[in-house]
Amino acid sequence: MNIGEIASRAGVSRATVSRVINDVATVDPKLVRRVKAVINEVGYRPNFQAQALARGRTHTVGLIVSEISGGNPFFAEIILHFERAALENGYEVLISFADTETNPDHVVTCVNRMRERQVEGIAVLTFGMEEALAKKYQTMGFPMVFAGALFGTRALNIRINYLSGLREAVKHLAEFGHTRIGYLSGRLFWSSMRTRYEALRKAMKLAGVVFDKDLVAECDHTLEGGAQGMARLLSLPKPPTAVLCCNDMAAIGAIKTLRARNLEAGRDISLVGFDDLPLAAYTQPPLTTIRFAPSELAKMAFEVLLDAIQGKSRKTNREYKTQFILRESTGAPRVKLRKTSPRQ
Amino acid sequence: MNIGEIASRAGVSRATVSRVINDVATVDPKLVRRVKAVINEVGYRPNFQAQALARGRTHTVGLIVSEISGGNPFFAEIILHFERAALENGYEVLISFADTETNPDHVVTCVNRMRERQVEGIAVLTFGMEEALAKKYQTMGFPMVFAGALFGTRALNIRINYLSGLREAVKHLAEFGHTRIGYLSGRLFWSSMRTRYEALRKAMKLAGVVFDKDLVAECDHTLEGGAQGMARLLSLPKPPTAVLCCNDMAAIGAIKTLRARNLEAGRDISLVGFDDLPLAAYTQPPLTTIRFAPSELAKMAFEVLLDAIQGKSRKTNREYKTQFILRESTGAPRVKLRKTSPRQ
DNA sequence: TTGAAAGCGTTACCAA
DNA sequence: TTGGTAACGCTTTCAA
Repeated sequence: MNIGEIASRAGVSRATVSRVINDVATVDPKLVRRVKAVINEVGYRPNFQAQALARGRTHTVGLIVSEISGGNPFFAEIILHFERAALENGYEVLISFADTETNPDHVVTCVNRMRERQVEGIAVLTFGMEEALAKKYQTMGFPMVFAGALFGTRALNIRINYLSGLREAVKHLAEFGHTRIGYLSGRLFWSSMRTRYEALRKAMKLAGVVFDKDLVAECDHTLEGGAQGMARLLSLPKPPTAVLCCNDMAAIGAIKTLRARNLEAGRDISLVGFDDLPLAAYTQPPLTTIRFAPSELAKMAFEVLLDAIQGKSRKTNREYKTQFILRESTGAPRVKLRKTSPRQ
Repeated sequence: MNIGEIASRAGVSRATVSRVINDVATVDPKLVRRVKAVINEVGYRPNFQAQALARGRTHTVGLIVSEISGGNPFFAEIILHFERAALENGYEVLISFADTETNPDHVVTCVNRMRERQVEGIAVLTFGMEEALAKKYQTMGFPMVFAGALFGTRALNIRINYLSGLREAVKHLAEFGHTRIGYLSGRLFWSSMRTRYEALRKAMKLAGVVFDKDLVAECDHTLEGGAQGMARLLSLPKPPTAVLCCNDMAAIGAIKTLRARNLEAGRDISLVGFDDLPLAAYTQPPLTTIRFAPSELAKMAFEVLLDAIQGKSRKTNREYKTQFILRESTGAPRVKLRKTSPRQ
C-alpha cells in the first residue's frame, strides 16, 4: 500500500495525497475528506524511509549510553527521559549501548551505525569513554553532545558540577568531626570517575580535611564492586570513619559488607552515595547521597542537541549541578575510631 | 557524499560501487581496492534510508516496553539484551516506551510509528496492557510477539510459567508451617498481575494452604507501592506470617515498612520477592525470591520474532519458567503469630 | 566483469 | 487548487 494506490482509489494525484498527509493548507476540503477516508479505510501509513529520502531529513537523533551493568537503573532513566523529550519535539531516538568497558572503540561503531541512518545529531552519555570520539567529531560540524567529558574547547559538553554536591557532603562529614574520610572510586579509566575523584580532592581541600590516598579503593561501580571495595577499606590498619562512594549501587554493595561484619552505616561508619536513585531512600539506613538526576541530565542533553541541530547555539554550554541529599547513613565518628585517628 | 560521488572519484559506475559495498564476489579485485580506498578516504557510509527503500527491507525490529517507573532496572535489562540479540543477528532495534498505565491505547500509537518505519516485526514486552493490540494484529500476518499475554490462539506469545516458581515458594513456606500467607499484588488491571495472582492461588491450592483474600493487598509494583501495601497488611487484625510480593521492588518497599515497625524479614515475617534483580542479593536480609530473568526473556522474544520474520515457525510457542531462589528473608513463623493463627 | 537504467515511495517544484 | 515530474540515494536487473 503506497501513495499511488491511495491516489488512484481517491481519484486524485499522488501529489495531492502527499499534501493531505502533510497537512498542506491549500487543498480543497472536499478532497481532504475523500483522501483521508481512503487512508483510514485501508490503514495506510507513509513509508518513513521514502519520506526521509525525499525530504532529506529524518527527524531522528541518536543516544549512546553505556551498557547497563549489574542492573543499575541510572541508564534506564536516561533513556526514558531522553526519548520522552525527543518525542515531545517530534524526534525519534535511535539507541545504542556502547561496550565502553572492554572495547573503547565500540562507541565509534555505534556512531557510524547511527550516521548511516542519517540521525541529525547524537548525544553521547557514556560518562567516560568518549575522548577519542570527541576529538574526531568536534571539528566536523556534526551535532554531537557529551556530558561531563574531559575536553575543553569546541565539542558541545554539558559540564557536570560534581563539586557542588561533594563539597556539601564533605563539609557535612567534617562538621561531624570526621578526619579520616575514604573514597570508593570507580575505575579511573572512566573519565567521569577521574573527574569525580578530582572534585572530591578539591572538596576535601576546601573543607580543610587532609586527603589520604590510602583511604581510596578503586573498584567497579556496581553492587559487587562496592562490596569488595569496602572490604578492602575495612581491612586497612586504620580504616576510614566515613566513606564516600562513586555511586549508589556501590554504596549498597558497601552496606552489605558492613553488615557482614556487624557494622552499621550511620552508626559505626558514615556512608555517602552518589546518584540518588529512588532506591537510596529504601536502603537500611536510608542513604545520604549526592543527587545526580538522570532525568534532568537527559532532558538537558536533548535540549542542547536540538539547539545544535537547529543552529541556535543559544546556551550551548550548560552545567548540571549535583546536590547533597541528607538521609541517615551519616553521623558522628564512633568514639573508638575517633581516638585512634589523631595519633597518626 | 553519495554513491555517485564515490563512483566518479574511483572512475567506475555507481553499480560497481554498490557491488563493492555489498561484497559482491564478481567484482575485479583491483576495482574493489580502488573503490574501498576512495570510500575510506572520504569516510563515506551508505544512506540507510535509500538502501532500505531500494531493497525493500529494513533489517529493523521494534521493541515496546512499559515506561520504567520508580527506577526498576527490569526493563533496562530487557532492552539491553534484546538489542544485543538483535545486533548479533544483523538487526537494529527501535524502542518505544508505552505509557500503559494512563493510556492503554498508547501502545497502538507506538506500533503505528514503528510500522511507518517499516520494522519487520515487533516484540511487545509490556506485561499487561496488550490485549487490544493482540486482537487487532493476530490475524493480519505481521510478525509480532508478546510475553505472558492472556489470549490464546494465533498471536505469538511466550508463555510465562509463573506457577513453577510460586509453587516451590509456597511449598517452602508451608513446610515452615506458615498458614497465613499474604500477597502484595500489583494492580490487577495489568494482565500479568492477574496471571500472577491466579498462579499464586493455584500454588496455594496445590500446597494445601487455605487462600485468604483478606491477606491480599493490591498496590503499585514499586518501592513506594510495596511499602504502602505492607503497611496495610500489617494493620490487619491478624496479619499474615508470610508475604509474597509481585516483584522485588515492592518487596524492598515492604522491607522498609517492616523496619519502621521494628520487624525483620525472615525473623518476624517471611517475605518472598519476584524477579530476582541483582539487587535482591543485597537487601537486608538477602531476599528469597522467584527468578524471572529479563535477559533470558528478551533473548527468547527476539528468537521467536526472528523465526516469525523468516517464516520458520519452528518452536513458535515457547515458555519461560520461573524459578524459586532461596535466600534469607524467609523462615519459620514467629511463635506468637503461630499461636494466634489457628484460632481463626 | 561492468555499466545503463529502471525502480523503491515520497516530496516539492513548476505549470496549468 | 491541482497534477506531472524530477529528484532523493541506493539496488538490481538486463545487456553488453
